[in-house]
This record gives sequence, C-alpha cells and structure tokens, in this order.
Amino acid sequence: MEPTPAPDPQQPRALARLPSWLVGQVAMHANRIVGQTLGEEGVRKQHFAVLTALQEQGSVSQAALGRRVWMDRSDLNGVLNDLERDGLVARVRDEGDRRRNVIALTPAGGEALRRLNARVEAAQEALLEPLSGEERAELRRLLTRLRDHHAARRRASAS
Amino acid sequence: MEPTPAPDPQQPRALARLPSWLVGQVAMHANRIVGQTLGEEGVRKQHFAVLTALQEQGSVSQAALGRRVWMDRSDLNGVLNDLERDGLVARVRDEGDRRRNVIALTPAGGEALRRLNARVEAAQEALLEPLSGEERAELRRLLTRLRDHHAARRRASAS
DNA sequence: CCTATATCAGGGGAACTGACATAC
DNA sequence: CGTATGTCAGTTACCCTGATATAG
Repeated sequence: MEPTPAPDPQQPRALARLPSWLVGQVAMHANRIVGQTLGEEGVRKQHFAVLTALQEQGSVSQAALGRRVWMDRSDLNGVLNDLERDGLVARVRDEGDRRRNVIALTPAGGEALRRLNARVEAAQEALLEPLSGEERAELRRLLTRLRDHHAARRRASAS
Repeated sequence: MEPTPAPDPQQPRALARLPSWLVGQVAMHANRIVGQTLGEEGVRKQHFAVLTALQEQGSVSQAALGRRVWMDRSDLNGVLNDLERDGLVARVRDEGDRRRNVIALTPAGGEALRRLNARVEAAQEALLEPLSGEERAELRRLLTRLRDHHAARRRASAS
C-alpha cells in the first residue's frame, strides 16, 4: 500500500503559491536528503551541527554551544550524551567555573566530521541540482536576508 | 530564564552557508509566523490546508483530499475530526461508493477560511518584509523549481 | 483474490516548557 | 540574594508506519 500514496502533481494553487508553504516544502525535501545521508553515518542533523560548531570555534561550554547552534539546552544535553558515548566529543568540568562543562572535539570526532561534511556537501548538490550557479547564489542571498532579518527580530523580542 | 536563550548573532559559518540549513531556518521562521496567526483562530496549518483544498476543488473523498494536500491518511483523519467537530466541514458517506466519505466545506467553514486567508496573507507579508517585489518573485520562482523537481523525483521513486 | 478506503494505534525526530540542584 | 548552568521530565506538532475492518 501507499503510505503517502503517489501524491497528486498539483496541489491547491492557493497553497502552492504561498511563499511560506513553498519554503516549508523545500525544507522538507532538504531535510529528507540531508537526514538520509547523515543517518547512514549514524547521526542526525543536530549532531552534525554540534560537531561543526566545535570544530569551528574550539572548546566551549554547553550553554555557549547551545546559543551558537540555536539549540535548546535540554536537547543539546541529549545530543552531547550521544556524541560522548560514541567518543566524538569530550565533556570536561571547567575548573575555573565549576558549573560549566567544557566540550571538546576528539580526534575521532574530527574524523567523523570530515566524513559527514563530504556527505552534506553532496546532499547540497542533490538539493540544488535543478538550479544554475547564478541561481544558487541568488537563492542563498535571498534566504540569508530573510534568516538574518527574522533572527534579529526574534532576538530583539526575546531579550 | 531563556528557553531558547538569546541566540548568538553568528552561527558557525560552515553551517550558515549551507542551503539546506538556510532553507530550514527560514522555514522555521515561516512556520512560527504562520502558525502563530493561525493559532489565534484555533487551527493549525494542516487544517488550513484542508479547508483551502476543499474550497478550491469542491467536495472530494478523504483519500483524494489527502493526495492533494500531501497529507497522510492517518493525520488527515484526525484533522477532519477536528474540523467536523467545529462544524467547518461535513462528512457524508458516498452512496455510489460506500467506502468513501465525501467531504464538503460548510458555510461556517467558508467563513472561517476567509478569515484565515486574510491572516495567512498578512503573514506572508511579514515573512517577506525585507525583500523587494522583484526579489519576492525571484525567490518564489526558485523555490517552486526546487519543489517541483524533488516532488517529481519522490513521486517517481514511490510508484 | 486483490485493491482501495477509512480508521486506529503508535513511533521518531524536533522544538519547546517547566522544574531543580548546583555554582557563581 | 539573584542569576547562570547542566540535567531531567514532559508536551506538542508533524511526518511516517503498520494493522484492520469494510467495500469495491
């Protein structure tokens, strides 16, 4: 049987034309593509995000890490448990401020990240396949503008 | 306290530059904006999608409706329960094919949809605020291309 | 027989909320 | 004292899977 059974080519026009709907659908496809390839390495996108942040800015406390990746402290804790169990990340109590855990990427974590990066890069190619180089750049530019705008607004109202 | 506490301005660059990430973040903001305004009328986006589809193509069976909106039959059932309870749609057993329910928009449903449409339209404006008219058109064009491409691929592999 | 429909039960990833002990 | 940190428990919306009774 068909669980999501051969969806009709055309959605309702009033829906398909809405930018919020479009972006949601594209995000769904993107998540499917990226999540698929990450899953083959046994991680999910939040794990990938954490590893990436660690490589880029070195060891930091959990709270700082969460802010960087825009991840909730609760969820981050779970993700770190996974990564620590798999030896990709090390949690060390900060002796200067004993509330904090300093999180560091292990060599194995760096290894894994290299593999994951290759996969994610390939996924980007699959996602953007129908677009030309110029179009990809333009899309990225427009999306970045929207993200920055709304991120700023959200930060403003949350402070 | 801060649940998603004042996220840092800059995410890791390696993340922020990924199209899949960008589109996911924008989709998150879009969902927040649209979901917020729909919630004030007591519905969620799936309810809105179903009402829209019904208005556009008249009464149809549940299965057909699900295919149109790309919604799982299970979830659709729940959504229809809500809408029926609120008197926005009517479920009538099809006497020509007694497996099927014919779903129809009630007058109250049409009323509700008019209000919801206004809200969703305003939400689009809020979402796209930082973009010019040309840029909005270009964004819609690019997103549509991506969606159609991946929707087609998915339909192909699911048949 | 085989397929489609509607329904029910439930899983999984993700965003979020509240509470709490501990350390500053 | 108030505040930040890490942790734990739980909720919700969404996408998905499986099973089943019924009708074609």
